[in-house]
Amino acid sequence: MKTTHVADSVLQAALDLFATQGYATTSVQQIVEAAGVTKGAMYHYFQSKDDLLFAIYDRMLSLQKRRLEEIVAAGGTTTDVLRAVCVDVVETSIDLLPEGTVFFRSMHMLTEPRRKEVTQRRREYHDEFAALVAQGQAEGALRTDVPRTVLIAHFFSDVHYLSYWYSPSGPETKTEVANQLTDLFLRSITVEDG
Amino acid sequence: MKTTHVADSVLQAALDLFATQGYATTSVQQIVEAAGVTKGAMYHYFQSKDDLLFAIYDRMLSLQKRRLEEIVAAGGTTTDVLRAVCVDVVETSIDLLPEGTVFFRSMHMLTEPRRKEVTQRRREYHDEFAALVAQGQAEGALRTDVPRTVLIAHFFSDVHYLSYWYSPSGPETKTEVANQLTDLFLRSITVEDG
DNA sequence: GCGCACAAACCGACTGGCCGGTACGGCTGG
DNA sequence: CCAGCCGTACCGGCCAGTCGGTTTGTGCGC
Repeated sequence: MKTTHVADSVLQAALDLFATQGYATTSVQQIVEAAGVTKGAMYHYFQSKDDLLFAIYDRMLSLQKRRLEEIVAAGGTTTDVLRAVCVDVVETSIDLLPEGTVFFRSMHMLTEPRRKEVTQRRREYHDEFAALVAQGQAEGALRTDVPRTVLIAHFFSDVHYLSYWYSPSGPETKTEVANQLTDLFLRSITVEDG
Repeated sequence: MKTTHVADSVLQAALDLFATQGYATTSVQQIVEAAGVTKGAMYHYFQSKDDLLFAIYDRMLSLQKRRLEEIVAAGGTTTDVLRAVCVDVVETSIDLLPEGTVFFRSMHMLTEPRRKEVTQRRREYHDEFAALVAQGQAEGALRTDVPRTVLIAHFFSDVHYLSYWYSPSGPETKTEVANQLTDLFLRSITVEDG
């Protein structure tokens, strides 16, 4: 238990500093000082600074993948599942706002094999989401006059942008924003009534 | 004439390298080599590496501000102006895709006063855009059941995300994408008919 | 045309500092 | 007493920025 405490506090400090200062401008010394440990302790649990960064990505990707699969497994009509997925990913992204900041800003700082892995896992998520949209289109519920790529980018952009404008101390709660953004998205991609 | 050529080629090389490798991982030496000049020449035209980065921001902000004002000055109904602004900013952002990549990824690398200035100028742009949306709401054309902040973030997110997915060599032309995204956005924020 | 003076443009070796990573010694709980 | 855990001093490399010097351009008197 105590052993993981060191690793955990280092990871937490790294996340905070990467999110506020950026990866490149944060030194390992700063991280261990913020975590209240020493370099020796840190390098006992992590092989490199890059490991710290990747751990952030790994945690986020695992969580989102798991949640997506849980929701899909729960079943329901395509639009209901799609709505649930959208709301959930926005809420999760708000819970992981600092992770999101680091995620999109520091992807290019990962070493080559790791960046490849992150890209690969993102693609899997993307494809699963795309399958939902495709199904909705096949059922005639979603419009087909706009390329699916554009429809999907249109949604992911909202998630992506959250860390640039949303503040937990602002007027909107995460649930409100999640529902509002989902509503805007679904309204734009649903076929017109009557 | 020859004098500006050095500055221009340095800026172009810096833009390319910052966009592909990131600001922190690009050395001044790399930039000047790519530009085919020497460090001495570069430091004759720029005071610091930070200057190169800021020049990219300055150019982008100036261009977008100018275009926004031209379109607003041209006049028309609120929704027409809003549509024109949206299409234009997407098209412009596609023309400046590398700049966009650097813009959102490296903002935190700017020195404090410059980051302040960039934030300030972005805020001005944001406010002008918000005024258009507010006017549309006052005229009853745009929905008011979602906070204006969310509506606006919903649009800016698309612009922001372009550099992460759009490729000029892909199937969609910039004009198509601009119209498609604008259409999705306006559809989601317009009050329902009938 | 032609030397001349002077400034602007440019060169590139060098430096001072920082930073990721390591070597190694000591501590401590089982 | 040993094996994992951690502290600390240090190293090698890199990199932004500098600085004395050289070249190139330019106006001017003659």
